[in-house]
Amino acid sequence: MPEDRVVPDKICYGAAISSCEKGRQWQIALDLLADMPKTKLTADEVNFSAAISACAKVGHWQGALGLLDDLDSLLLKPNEVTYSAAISACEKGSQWQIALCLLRLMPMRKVIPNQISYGSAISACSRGGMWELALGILGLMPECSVEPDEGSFNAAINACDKGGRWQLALSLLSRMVSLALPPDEISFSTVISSCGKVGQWQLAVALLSLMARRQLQANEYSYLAAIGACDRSRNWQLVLDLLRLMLESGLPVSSFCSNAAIAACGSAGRWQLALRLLRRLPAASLEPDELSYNAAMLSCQRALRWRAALELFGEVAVVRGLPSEIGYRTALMACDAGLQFASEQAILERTACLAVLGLQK
DNA sequence: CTAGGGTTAG
Repeated sequence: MPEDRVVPDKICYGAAISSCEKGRQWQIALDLLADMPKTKLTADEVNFSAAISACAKVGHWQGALGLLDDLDSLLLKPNEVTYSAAISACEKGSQWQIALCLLRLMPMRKVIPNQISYGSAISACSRGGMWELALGILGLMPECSVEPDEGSFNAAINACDKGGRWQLALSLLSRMVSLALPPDEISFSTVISSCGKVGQWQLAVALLSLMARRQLQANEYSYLAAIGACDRSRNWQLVLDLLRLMLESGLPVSSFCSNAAIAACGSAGRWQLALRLLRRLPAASLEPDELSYNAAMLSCQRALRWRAALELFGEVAVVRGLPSEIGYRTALMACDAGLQFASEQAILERTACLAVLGLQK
């Protein structure tokens, strides 16, 4: 830009730093921030907040804390956005204790935490498996004159989900209704997922249909959660029904959902059905990805159809490029099934897989 | 120009 005699201002730098965030280039974001004085520009709190976000994106919490310190030495005053971004950096970096310290620090620095600051702190607890703390913070918000919004509740529901407390997740959902804070697609999808994890597939499916009655369009996430619930209860017929329902409601079936459906067929021992689904993906204008193949391969492996699994394994390289480590591991397990039949091919393939994985024996 | 809430295999 200087060559064109257009001098970048703070906002240009802010935009550039923000692009670094999107491209996960925190180092370049910090370099840009450090370069500002060279062009006689003084970085402001917005530039710093953008740089903290760039660190947050990749979980680089130390970088975010360093920038908070830099703000202090420059006598710049961080605002609620700055702190929320730093709390989020701690969340992504799995540092819930530090996230909570920052939340407590805010009032001491005369910055009033808002819904987003609390939401980020709740998420930090969620990632750290501290669901009780997450609920505690949610409960604390009204006392601090901040009314929880959908985001706060959804973060808390997520904490319950991660902590395996599906009943609590469900009760938060009904609390939202009673508070006239209508649960949205995220609230429902997360609760459906937590019901599914404990085998409550009937409840999961009931919640999915409740969404429609509440004028909410079930989306990819909702269906994926419901398919997962059916997978765990080995209800492959219902999985197929759900896929059909998705198509009928005009939702594009995502690769997440179709791959989960292939996996569900495999869990239920229906390996041929899994293969059929894999083969039918193109007809639904879906390109099978490596996960589709891995799910299908695993289905075959579980049914001890090692030859079918190895055929798929061979296809992956041709269709999708080299298999990933998990692809090799799945193939390896399939070979082990083949060893029971003392198959020459299984032994050879097994040795090849071991070599690629860098394992001996 | 900056901040929170959700996705598949083993």
